[in-house]
Amino acid sequence: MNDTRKPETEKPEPLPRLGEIGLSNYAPYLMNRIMGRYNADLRQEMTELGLTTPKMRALAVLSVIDALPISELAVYAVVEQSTLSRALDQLASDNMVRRDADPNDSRVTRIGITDAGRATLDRLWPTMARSYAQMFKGIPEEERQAFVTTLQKVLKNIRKHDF
Amino acid sequence: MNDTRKPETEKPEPLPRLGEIGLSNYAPYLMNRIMGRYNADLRQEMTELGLTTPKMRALAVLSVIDALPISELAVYAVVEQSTLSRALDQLASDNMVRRDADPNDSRVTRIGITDAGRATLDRLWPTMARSYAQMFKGIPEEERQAFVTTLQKVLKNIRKHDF
DNA sequence: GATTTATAATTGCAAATGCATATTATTCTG
DNA sequence: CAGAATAATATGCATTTGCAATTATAAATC
Repeated sequence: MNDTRKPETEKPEPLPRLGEIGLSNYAPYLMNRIMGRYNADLRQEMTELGLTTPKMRALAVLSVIDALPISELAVYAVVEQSTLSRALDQLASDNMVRRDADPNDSRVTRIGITDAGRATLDRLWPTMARSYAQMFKGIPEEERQAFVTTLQKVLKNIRKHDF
Repeated sequence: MNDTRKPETEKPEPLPRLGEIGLSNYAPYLMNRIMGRYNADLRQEMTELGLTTPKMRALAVLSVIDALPISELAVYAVVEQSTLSRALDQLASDNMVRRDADPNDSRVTRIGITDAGRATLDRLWPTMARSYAQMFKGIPEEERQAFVTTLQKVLKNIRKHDF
């Protein structure tokens, strides 16, 4: 088989440009667009609840994994550490979270979510769930599951931490 | 078959919470994590080129679709219009883009990318391509293609504009 | 065709952000 | 175990951001 007639899929050039790939075939672009809309959809409800994106993300992560050190929470929540530090100031003054000293390492502050924090997130959750449902409307469950599986692989490929 | 023992997958409650789904099964969370890393990976190179995220995104979109009105560019680039307006000030003063009056509607300013703008994006592109390749390392081409197809469906589901 | 309404882009301003640094605590090295 | 290197968090400061208001133009309505 001497196939010289179909070079399209055989890495024909050293580095195809974005213009050649096209925005709508470039996964990072699509993910950015999607997350931009998702975050915009939550914005109004968040504002009414006195939340910003960093505050919301901190609460969301803590609702799943409580008592995290700030530095780990920053990774999970995808927020700069200094930004998170200040977001936690606000959350703490609103009694949404607690700052607890780590008993083994006194450099570490572990963040705990309070009942009030959970209650606030519960009020936001229907909006998040609605936006999530809208994303996958008309997409078969099997396809959604495969999509999530690929997302997990991609995250594993590029993340810097083990979580 | 009276199966009362496995309610886990039979939508047992009206609205499962994030804690029940788990962060690593929640697609928006995974996409946020992934895009956070992707953007962080580009940051250093961008800084060296004098670019911010809004400036980079504007150039990237314009490299594919030139001469867009600012309001459309804002949607494509996923940047607030006022932020984009100021990003374009900087790009224009660096001769990366041009502001051209629309001949049919004098409210509209169309943005054109210059050779210098393309050149700057060309210098960033290898970093973008490397990060992109890293994402899909070890993932079969067929799976990547299916993933992009689902992304396109999701975007179509939630976008507010027709593009 | 004058008046109201809608759209595109810019700008003022307060708040949020991120980088670099400071502070405190821990671990490593010789 | 003293001193240096590393780590976790907080903070000072300049820049960036986003909302709201402004300006300018176009479209719709009466």
